[in-house]
Amino acid sequence: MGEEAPEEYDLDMLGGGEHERVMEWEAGLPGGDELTPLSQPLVPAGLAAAFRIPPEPGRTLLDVHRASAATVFRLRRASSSSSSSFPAFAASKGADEAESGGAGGGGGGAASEGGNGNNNSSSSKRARLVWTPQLHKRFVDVVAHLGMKNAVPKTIMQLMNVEGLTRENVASHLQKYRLYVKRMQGLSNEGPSPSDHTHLDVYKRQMHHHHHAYAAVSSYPHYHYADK
DNA sequence: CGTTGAATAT
DNA sequence: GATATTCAAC
Repeated sequence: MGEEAPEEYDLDMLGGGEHERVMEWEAGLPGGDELTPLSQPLVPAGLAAAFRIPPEPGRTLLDVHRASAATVFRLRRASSSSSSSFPAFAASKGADEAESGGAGGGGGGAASEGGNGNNNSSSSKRARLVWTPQLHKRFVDVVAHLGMKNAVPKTIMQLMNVEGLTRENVASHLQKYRLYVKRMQGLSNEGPSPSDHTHLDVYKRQMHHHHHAYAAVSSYPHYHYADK
């Protein structure tokens, strides 16, 4: 079976709701089902013809996504060049974060401390990035929406929109994630081992095992101090 | 040129 | 094992 290019973008964003969103931005706005579908022109064809309005160019979900990504990218640039410390822009702060597991999320709420602070410009070596479950979820969401075909490091990095996250960080993680996916497909219907791991499950187990200081329940990248 | 991806290093 | 770095290839 070959590889094909399914131009598929399963956007449950307009109706689903299992995605992380900045709810404050959406407060008071009409829901997706109350809005005119993208495929439907704002001006009826007959009326448009009567007033000699040229037909609107069809706007696909992909177009909207591109525009959105471009906007987000511009904002990201502007905010990062404006000041050295991160402004609040990555996403999800405080009152969101709904895991599919629900109450099982083992989390406590212990924020990580232990000497982590701000990397000042003097040290050129960046600390080691830790892929928290939150970060990983963002990564997986973006990859899923892009499709394996278009999911390349730079694009993923831009759409994740996480301050401080580099293309290299994503590339490295993507390499591992692809191996994981391949393994899963290889054992798609085989279940010889009772330990059926879901990527997120894997991460949850790791978190549970590391009962220690790490928790970092934010969508910012978590760095581990390793100055040289 | 910049980006990607696999191998390799820490 | 997880993440970083390197480097041939595109």
